[in-house]
Amino acid sequence: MKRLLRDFFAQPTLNVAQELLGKKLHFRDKFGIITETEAYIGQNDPACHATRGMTPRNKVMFGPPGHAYVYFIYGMYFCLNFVTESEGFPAAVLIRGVQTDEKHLNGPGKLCRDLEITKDENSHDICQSDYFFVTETEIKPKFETTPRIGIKAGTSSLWRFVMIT
DNA sequence: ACCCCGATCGTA
DNA sequence: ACGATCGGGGTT
Repeated sequence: MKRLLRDFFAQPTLNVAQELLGKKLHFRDKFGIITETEAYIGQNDPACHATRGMTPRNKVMFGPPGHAYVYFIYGMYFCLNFVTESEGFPAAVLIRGVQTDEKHLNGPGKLCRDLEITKDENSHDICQSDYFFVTETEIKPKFETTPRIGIKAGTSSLWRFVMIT
């Protein structure tokens, strides 16, 4: 199993978001195929947590690529992102869907709940970890793009990537 | 210290 | 389509 290295995540965020589709996410003893992603890109993106500059919560987005950005939302869910681009440029890809052997975890909160990913993993380096990483597969997915889900500061950019089965 | 709202989910 | 849910980030 070939793992995704730092240079994969150092690409432009839209490339990373697209290319993560069909890759295999591993967390401890669990794993699944990534089926849905969204891009959040820099300070000019009004929906990006970092649009108003660095805060204690979003500082991981400003750090080096290939780290997990996990945040708490709606008083009860976690969301998993992977930091992209180069250090100092705040951007990340939100993981919105994962297909496990048993079920399709469609939704960022659901997949974190099921895989038991919590804020403890925030800032974790997924390029230097023995229990949290992403690997290549043989899958060459077809996909479609849509506007991002659930954001108020609505851009019409097609920054959501969904694998077509 | 505190207020307010969210990159959601499940049910209708 | 909508209400439940509530911690904590961001600002005072």
